[in-house]
Amino acid sequence: MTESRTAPARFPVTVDVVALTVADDALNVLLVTRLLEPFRGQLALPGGFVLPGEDLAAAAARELAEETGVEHVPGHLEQLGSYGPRGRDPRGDVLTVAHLLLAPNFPVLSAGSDAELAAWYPVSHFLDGELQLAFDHERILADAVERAKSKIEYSPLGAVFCAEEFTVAQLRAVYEAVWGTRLDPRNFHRKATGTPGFLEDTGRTTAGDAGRPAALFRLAPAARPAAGQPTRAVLNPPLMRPPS
Amino acid sequence: MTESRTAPARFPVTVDVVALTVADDALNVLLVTRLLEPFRGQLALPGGFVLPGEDLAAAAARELAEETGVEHVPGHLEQLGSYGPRGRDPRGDVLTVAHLLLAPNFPVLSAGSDAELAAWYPVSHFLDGELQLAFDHERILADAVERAKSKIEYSPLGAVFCAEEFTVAQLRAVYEAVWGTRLDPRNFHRKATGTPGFLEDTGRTTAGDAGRPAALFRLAPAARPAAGQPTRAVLNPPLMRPPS
DNA sequence: CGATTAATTGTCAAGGTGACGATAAGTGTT
DNA sequence: AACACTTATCGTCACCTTGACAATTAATCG
Repeated sequence: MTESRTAPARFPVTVDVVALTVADDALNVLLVTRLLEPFRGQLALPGGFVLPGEDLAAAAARELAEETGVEHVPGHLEQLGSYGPRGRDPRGDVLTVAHLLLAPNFPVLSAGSDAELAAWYPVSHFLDGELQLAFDHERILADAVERAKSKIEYSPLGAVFCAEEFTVAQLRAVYEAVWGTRLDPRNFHRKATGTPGFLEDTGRTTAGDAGRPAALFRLAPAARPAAGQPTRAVLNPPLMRPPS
Repeated sequence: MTESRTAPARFPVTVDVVALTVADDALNVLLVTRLLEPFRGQLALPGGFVLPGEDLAAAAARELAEETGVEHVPGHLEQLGSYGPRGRDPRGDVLTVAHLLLAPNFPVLSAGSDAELAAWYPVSHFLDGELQLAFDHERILADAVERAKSKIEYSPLGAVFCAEEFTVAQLRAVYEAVWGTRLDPRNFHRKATGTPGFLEDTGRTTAGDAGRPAALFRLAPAARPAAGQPTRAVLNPPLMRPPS
């Protein structure tokens, strides 16, 4: 670290959160409608300024809670990367540390915050340029989706998109939504249930749906996201995504 | 992004660089000896404050050039992650954006900077706790090494540790040093030369060493790190590192 | 020139993957 | 109750990759 004799420059620092979930067989992202300038009326990632004495992950969790009206947001939160500080906010240089949340489809209180309306939107609209986002949030979203795609390949985190207990078919639907591909149910079943340390059979099954009841699984203890732990890769060899 | 009516907090922002190279069959990191408080006399990662109007990558490259005395530092630079702002600098909250440089073993002008002495050190001393680093740089170094280990698995970036042209054995030595394992020369040769889009035969060979001359390769055009491009993964399936 | 060293090419069994057939076990229909 | 229908799960098989290791090639060394 080089010292400087003059006082170091200071930057406004924000955290933004790309919260992803799977709903209706599609990857969705949590967005807020901006009620203030700049980009008033446009959609943006939830986020806000880091407060003095606050760490990055804490700030991300706080903003998420504030803007969704959900006290304890479920899922897996990790840092994505930093952007800026130049040329991303018309008001001036702002550094933002983007975060990624992979979560089950929890409901947001759109009537919650007084500043913004939060809701889930399919990511496809924004990745193909059909709809626009405020700031440089389209780029951040693209990076986040790419990270999510590769993350579920070698980590057990695909399961955090599901409820506590889930069927192999539900897990497969997650992979299909995130990767945007179809997977062979039989081969996926073999791989998912055959990977040691990934899934744990609860012994119970679904009921009421059409077709044969499906066994219910949960994440194996070794694969469960422990606070602070980097969620060891247990999918080795990884669940390979078919070549696009 | 949530607005706040009051002016947002501002933080000092630094960039730190974990520059890794392979020398003497070991992974080495570029460190500077601090000549000023805090942590005076201790080893630290090169880095410094981001200047107004400067982007993160530019700041990292500038600090690297300043502290090594090398105008155009070779290798592949990418962002690693952000740390802080709390509890990492005794002078107060400082946010740092760590970067990772994977580079061939270039010489540093230790007589260069007037503020610090830069030199290469084997990473093993710091990962096993034998030697200490200033600030939270041990943690950053550990994260960087982990990133490097996985990066060379599925990307062609192992080659950036080598010179422009290199032999398969030299590339294998890189993998062995970074992963800390031994690899079978025959299987490694098959995989490295057999992966489409990875290596390109120059047609020339080494001479003068003991043993049969080795063919000289360079990175294939498709695998070469283009400025701005995220260096597409071409190792598919990846070069698998043996289970530790 | 033979011994040594290192690079490169082969061989082979074991295990993983993709494609796809066959069963199993429910629900809905007649 | 028998049937069609749907979804889950198990099985099969050819192909490919990997890890272990033998054999060959082509230099240097003494």
